[in-house]
Amino acid sequence: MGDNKDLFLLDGNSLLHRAFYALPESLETSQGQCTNAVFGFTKMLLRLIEEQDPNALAVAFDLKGPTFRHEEYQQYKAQRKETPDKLKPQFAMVKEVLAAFKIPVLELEGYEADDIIGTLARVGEKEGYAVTIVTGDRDALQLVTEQTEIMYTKRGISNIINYDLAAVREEYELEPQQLIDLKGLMGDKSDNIPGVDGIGIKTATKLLHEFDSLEEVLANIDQVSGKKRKENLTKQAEQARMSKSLARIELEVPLDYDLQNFTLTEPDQEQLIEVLGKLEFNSLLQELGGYETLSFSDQGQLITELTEVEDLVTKLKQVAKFSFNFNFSNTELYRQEVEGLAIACSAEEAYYLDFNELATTKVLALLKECFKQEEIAKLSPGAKENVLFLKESGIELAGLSFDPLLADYLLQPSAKEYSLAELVQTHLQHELAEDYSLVQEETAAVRVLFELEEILEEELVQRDLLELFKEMEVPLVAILAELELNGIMVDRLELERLSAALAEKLEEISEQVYELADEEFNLNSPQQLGDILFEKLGLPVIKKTKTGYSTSASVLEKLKDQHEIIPLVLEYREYQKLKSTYVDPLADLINPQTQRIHSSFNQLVTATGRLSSTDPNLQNIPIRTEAGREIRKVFVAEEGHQLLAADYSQIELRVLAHISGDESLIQTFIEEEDVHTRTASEVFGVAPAEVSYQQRRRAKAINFGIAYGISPWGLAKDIDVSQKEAEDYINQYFERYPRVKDYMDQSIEQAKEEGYVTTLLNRRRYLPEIKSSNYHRRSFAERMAVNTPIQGSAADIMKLAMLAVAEELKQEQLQTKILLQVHDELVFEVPKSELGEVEEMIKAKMEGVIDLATPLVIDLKIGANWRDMEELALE
DNA sequence: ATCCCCTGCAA
DNA sequence: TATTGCAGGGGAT
Repeated sequence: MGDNKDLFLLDGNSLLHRAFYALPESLETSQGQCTNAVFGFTKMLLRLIEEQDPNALAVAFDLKGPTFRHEEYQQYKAQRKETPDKLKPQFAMVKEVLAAFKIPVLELEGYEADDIIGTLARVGEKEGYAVTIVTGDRDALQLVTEQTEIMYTKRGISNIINYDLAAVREEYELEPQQLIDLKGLMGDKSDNIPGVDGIGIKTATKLLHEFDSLEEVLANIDQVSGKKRKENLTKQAEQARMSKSLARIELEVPLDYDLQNFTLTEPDQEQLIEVLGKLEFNSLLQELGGYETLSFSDQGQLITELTEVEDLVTKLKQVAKFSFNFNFSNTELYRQEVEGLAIACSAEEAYYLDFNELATTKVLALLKECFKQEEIAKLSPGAKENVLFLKESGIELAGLSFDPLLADYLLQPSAKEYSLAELVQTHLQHELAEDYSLVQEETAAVRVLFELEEILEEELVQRDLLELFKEMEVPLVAILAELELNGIMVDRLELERLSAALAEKLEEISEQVYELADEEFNLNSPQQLGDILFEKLGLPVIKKTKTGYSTSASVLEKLKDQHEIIPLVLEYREYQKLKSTYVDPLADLINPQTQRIHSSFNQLVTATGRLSSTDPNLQNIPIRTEAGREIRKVFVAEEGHQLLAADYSQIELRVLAHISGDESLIQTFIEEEDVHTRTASEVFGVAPAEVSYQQRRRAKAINFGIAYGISPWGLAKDIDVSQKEAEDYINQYFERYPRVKDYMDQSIEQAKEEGYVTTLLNRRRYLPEIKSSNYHRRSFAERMAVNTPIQGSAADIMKLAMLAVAEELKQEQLQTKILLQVHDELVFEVPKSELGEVEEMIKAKMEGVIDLATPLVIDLKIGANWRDMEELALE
């Protein structure tokens, strides 16, 4: 006694269940095997070992089949739902993990994990251990003693509460053993233990305070207050005794374990790597440093002499392909500092060209021919940055054939991020270690590409994604690099004027607001604003957020007439948004040399295949309000040029018409009718000419809603009608466009059966949660199943258009530049001399890029800046 | 510093 | 409790 030995006993069943419900079922291996519970459990186990450093640890499990409790009471746990199908196989997995950790697994026929744990806890106490029981089951609290405490996972698996003797006494006002009596009296719904009718926790606790134990209560029923209660206790005395007996954790399970064998030792490293690898727990593997290190030593050769570069060039001209990657240091805004270049001719032969020793321009001059030669295939990780740097250096890379990150994006479009290190881990089972020398590190990154190309392209072939990869995504890299390099010119003076004007207005409005509020506060703080509006001014609360009152525009809109402060706040919000999100940040991103802004267009972000834009995001520049639209004035065409905007008219609805095959919808577009008016006419049953403004507006919302996987609730909120009314509209819509309804059902069905949905060009999105038992998650996945083929196909079409237009511009040696892509719109900068030719070419190329059941129509606009643009009528 | 929440901008 | 994104400011840690 008294020495510091700790014994940890884990309730495997309880913890695995907890983990299962706490983590998304979408946590699965690439084979679709759900691993969320194992992951959660393993993570918790690791944390436990690290933080608590126990001497001994074991995990107990229930076995299938009846226990001694069932013999006593057939209904025991009878109402328990069956273990979910996705959880069942995870028990075997977790046992493999435990085996690798050399942690004993305890099970015994006829007993629950609780009983095994209880018995061993007592044995441990006798042998002088401080015992800790880890479980998500409160029943275990009856086991608490001076020497035994419980770690209870309150919610999920990370929120843990420790119960020692004092904590149990405080919470229940009872001794731990009395918790058994408590259950005898009050029962337990979750285990189907009956207890005594009419006795809940309050009464049970009171009775136990008075009589100490169930037996004493029953022996003194005459002293219990309340006639009905007496009656129930008398009648159900036997049931109470049985309940108590069921609730008692067995402490004398016949076990022949020797606690000596529970001593925690080093895991079986090899087995652990295998198991965690199989489960694809890469982050855990990394934490454990479980990967062997590739023997990269003296495979990468450092080059510091120009003569060596010349030799390399000779070599490169003879190979069929090579991989390369620049080593960028600080990714400064306008200036990419480049430290070196790694090049590999094969997985075994790689070089690092150190630009601190070599003149960058000289090296590039030597390599230029190799980079430009189409016949030599190039592999590059994060190719866009590399292509962009070469472009800046005046070299047009040709023959780009593989980027591992891009391949991974098509294979796992919903991943959070893509990294070479991660790919190397999963597919090559090696660590791209960071503790190498710079040369080895950089060369390793290009050496691995050859093997990754083979593995990932095989995967792409199997999923019918290779063509999309080779013909679309890889060629698009160069175009995106071009967009970024081109940038768009910004009128800095105009920007400063805007900023000053907004500042002045904000100042003015905020003063009025403070006046009305009779105090100064931070108008940018929703919290403070909420206090002022709903407490100080007593305005009615429309909606609450998790943290307080909602002050969103939709709420304020409803309060507009209630207090003159509201319109001012709305106005303030609008200007503040414009100034802080658009005007001021834009100024910082102008390249002072060129007066242009060079946004990043990211190809690896969206789950649907769209592009995204950052630094700044040029895909969400305001347009809907007059004040917002002002911002567009600062984006201008260079001297002697015009901006040309080409946008696909109603592309998503045309795509929907095509993939659903709905005749009526197709006809709308063939006849080039106004689609919203037509929908209004169908849904509201009036002639197209009779459609009112409001009806068209509502129909527009319905059309949008359809593409998003509409719900009555969402539509109702959007157009501010009752949910019932929205439901009627939707039903009417489906009546009129039955094939659209069929499409939605089929898409969801496909996701359920195949696990994914596809776009026109075969892009995939996996939707594992479509089978989730959680209503919200399942519904969400269903809406994605409806929306992704629509949004994704439109994205495919736009990418095709970019390729076609860029190709033609190059072919015809036109000076017109592509500047921006905004999902359904491309913005070009056109020399005035090229205008006529380019307008026609762009319209034709974009409209003719794919053949659908509906025509594709491009609207063209032209102007000196992005705000003042005029429709162009070609024909 | 970093993260989460609320808000709001676009297609 | 409508799809896909990016980003600012406030505020807690």
